[in-house]
Amino acid sequence: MLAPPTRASVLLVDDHALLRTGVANIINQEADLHVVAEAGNGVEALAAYDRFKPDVTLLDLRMPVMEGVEVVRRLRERDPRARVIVLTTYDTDEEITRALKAGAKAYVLKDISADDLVTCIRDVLAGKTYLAPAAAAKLAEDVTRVQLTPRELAALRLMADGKSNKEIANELGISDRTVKTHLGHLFEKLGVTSRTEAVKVATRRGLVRLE
Amino acid sequence: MLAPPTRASVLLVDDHALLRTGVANIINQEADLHVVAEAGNGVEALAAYDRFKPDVTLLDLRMPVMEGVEVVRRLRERDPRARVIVLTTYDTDEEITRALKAGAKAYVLKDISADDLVTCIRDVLAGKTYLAPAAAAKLAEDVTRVQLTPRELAALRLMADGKSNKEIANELGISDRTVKTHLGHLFEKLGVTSRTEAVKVATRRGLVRLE
DNA sequence: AGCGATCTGCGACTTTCGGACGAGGCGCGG
DNA sequence: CCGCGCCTCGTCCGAAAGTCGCAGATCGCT
Repeated sequence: MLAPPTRASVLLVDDHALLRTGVANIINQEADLHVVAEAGNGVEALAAYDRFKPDVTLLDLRMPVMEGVEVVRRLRERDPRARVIVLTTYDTDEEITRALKAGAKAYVLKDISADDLVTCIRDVLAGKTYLAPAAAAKLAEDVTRVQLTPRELAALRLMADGKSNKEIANELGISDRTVKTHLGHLFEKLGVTSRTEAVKVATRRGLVRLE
Repeated sequence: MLAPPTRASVLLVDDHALLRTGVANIINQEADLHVVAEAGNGVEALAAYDRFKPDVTLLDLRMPVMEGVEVVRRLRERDPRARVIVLTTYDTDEEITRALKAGAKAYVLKDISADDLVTCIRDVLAGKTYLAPAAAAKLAEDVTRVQLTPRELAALRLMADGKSNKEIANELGISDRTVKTHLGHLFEKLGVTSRTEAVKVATRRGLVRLE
């Protein structure tokens, strides 16, 4: 048995220890890959990156302490050559586009097979990008999607938190009439007529996160 | 190296192929355990159970085709000795209590370590039960928790779907006055004063699922 | 500079909600 | 039998939500 001259190094970031060790097993079975470090949240991830400068980072988006997209952004900030593969459960278009805009090289879902994951890693190492079919489809939809203004988004978030128009008005420092305007425009863009409906479709699109 | 006389058989059910192979690796490294089959949804799980009669079943709750709790129920229906470990990401009290009531022997979260998971499997094989600390805490809360009536729950679900009182009334075949009564009671039980707020806490408690 | 699109803000009006009462019927266990 | 919880339906009313029209500010593009 001969040791390969160089194995590409992988940083594994996910808040589920179980998945980390599972994926680490898979990767370490490959002759040309090995996991140099694991991290359970964004802060740990940045520290581990600085220390090990991995060739590629596998990153879950939903994490405590620091959100995944933010991690992508910071990684690319401190090292523009950082190759990040987003490996997550969810495929809301918001998260996909934000991750890609932040500089992720690939977006794959956790229902991917071990073989495909390894292929994906090698692709990214070779400078390619990789999109899960579902992610690509969502992305295509997004092009035609209406953008929300900052105010609309702010009002949406507060509304989804159960706040009344008056409370939203106070927090945003505006009149409750204006809140209504923003929400009215929001409703139109989302194709709904009530706040509860709005919360539903906004959640589906990943614009807000309830739990 | 000597082969152990009998290795306990494990059925692995999760819609994420990646996690399945990862966990399978972990389990198969143990001398006294081995994975006999994997399934990606509830229907496959039932079929695999009938075929292999595994000593223990590791089951994710959130799956396509058939929901996890339903799978637990059916497994225990056809074989009351079936030992099911729920292995999931979420810990809403609703899901925990429902899974345990359906007959699950253990409830663990995916942030568990590989070692602890193996311990959990052995515990369950030995006839014990196992609760993740977070799950146990939620369960304790649940004892004091107010129960919703069927009508309240139905109204809640429709409301969370964005329906107006009038629409809910139509779908339930009752007057919109009655809907208000149900929602009024619901609000009181949830400790809220508006529908949007109600959707929020109901989602947090796992009473409704938005996406 | 001019023009238009967009974001932001506001007032008035109608509809819907939510709270505070009450009240009858049904089923179940003490 | 009699309470008790659930479901049902009602009225009144104030408050909130949602719709309409309108206007100043800003920014990009020609």
